[in-house]
Amino acid sequence: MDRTYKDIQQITLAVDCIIFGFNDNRLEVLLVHRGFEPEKDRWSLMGGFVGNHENLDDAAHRVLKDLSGLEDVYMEQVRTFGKANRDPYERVVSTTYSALILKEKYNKELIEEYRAEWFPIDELPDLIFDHKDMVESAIRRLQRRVRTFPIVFNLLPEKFTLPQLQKLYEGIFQEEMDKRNFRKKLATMDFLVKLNEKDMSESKKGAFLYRFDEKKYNKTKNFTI
Amino acid sequence: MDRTYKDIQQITLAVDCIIFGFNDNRLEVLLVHRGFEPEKDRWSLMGGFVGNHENLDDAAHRVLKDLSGLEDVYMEQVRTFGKANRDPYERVVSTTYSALILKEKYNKELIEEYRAEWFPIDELPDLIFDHKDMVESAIRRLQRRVRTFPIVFNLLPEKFTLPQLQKLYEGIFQEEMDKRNFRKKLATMDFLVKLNEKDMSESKKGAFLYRFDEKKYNKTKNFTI
DNA sequence: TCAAAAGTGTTTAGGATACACCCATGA
DNA sequence: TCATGGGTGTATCCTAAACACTTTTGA
Repeated sequence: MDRTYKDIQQITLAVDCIIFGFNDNRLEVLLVHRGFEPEKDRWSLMGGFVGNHENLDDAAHRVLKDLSGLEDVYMEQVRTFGKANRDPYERVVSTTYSALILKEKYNKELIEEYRAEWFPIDELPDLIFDHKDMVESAIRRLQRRVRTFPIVFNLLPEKFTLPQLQKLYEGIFQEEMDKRNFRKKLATMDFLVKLNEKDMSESKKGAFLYRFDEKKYNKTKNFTI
Repeated sequence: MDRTYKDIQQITLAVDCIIFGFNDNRLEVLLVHRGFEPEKDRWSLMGGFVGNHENLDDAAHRVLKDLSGLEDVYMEQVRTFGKANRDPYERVVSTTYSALILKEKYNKELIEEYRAEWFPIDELPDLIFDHKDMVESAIRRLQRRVRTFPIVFNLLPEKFTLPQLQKLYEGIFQEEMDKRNFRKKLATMDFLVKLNEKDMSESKKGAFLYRFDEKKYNKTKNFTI
């Protein structure tokens, strides 16, 4: 391997987080409002630089914790954006991570400090640099992943209803699904445990609550939507 | 975004290439033999550092060209490996790219210079650092991608036979496929053009040659294996 | 003439889709 | 009593999978 480049290399490595949440039956992304120059008063992803002795994955978790106060969050690396001029001010290569968080759990004060706000994925504001591409590639990856892995439960509380779950998938795929076919498929998955409780907050009749049983899932691991 | 880390950041950014070739009806990876310390005489992926003003994608193409002499090669970013101690000698974060090349076209002298050799993907030698993980994640990605995109034709000459094509898919999936079902599916794809020539080199009867018609593919873009 | 690879159809099973009405309840 | 959202079953289509024999020809 040629050492020439390394000795004079001046590239900064960053991570950017695409933070997804399911709020009011819509899939949303948490964006921060830049309070400093350059690009002051525009919106961007939450990001940060990677520490010299910090694992890349850990940097993403740290950045997320700084903003949300959350630890143990479900995160996946998406891809690395490395165009030489993607940031017009300095050479920064950024690896993106998508995070699935629960609106109820994050730290509201921290989020206000960063002037962060939720945006539905089909109503994104103008974003700095290539952050719009980052969000879009994270959405596409999420759409692929949720078909074969039961990761959507990271976006729902411990107990949730089937109408909620369907709305969540619809929000991710950005398309409506047939209620009966959807439930028929779920009925074949025994790791979705029906509880003897109803959620009465969204309808008069009330909807039964369910729970995702990870142990049962791990036994079979067959899942597709 | 916090600038603290950036000012003292000392991380080197590299690219590593997983170079796939289809040789003797097997899917193989091109590896280089390290002629220098550390880790002298072990095998590794072809890699290199990213230039200060070089796009990340361009760095991968440059590294591939240095080894193979090839330009205009089909390459995809796979993922970025960023564990702090993945390279025990220095802090290097590496983004991997997979390349699909044609054995007939590459520059043999260059490859000999690097003491590179082809290895079937199920008979990999011991590799330095996390290069084995890199190869495996590239294979998994390739397996997913070839199901929905007609990228395998980058691994075949302009004209190829259906038995060849099937062997290639079998090599990628590492499993045998039913000849009749395979051909039935291909028959529905009109961008696979049958020629009036036969390849007589692999059988007495000879097998008809086909050509991938990119223009026809772009009209419909429906493809799944 | 025979060995070796190329080529060719049909049947079956399972999953995906389309589709409409009753139920429970609070207001 | 009615408006609102929750819950349920069947028929059809299509794709995936299983499966065996004939053809060609050089050695």
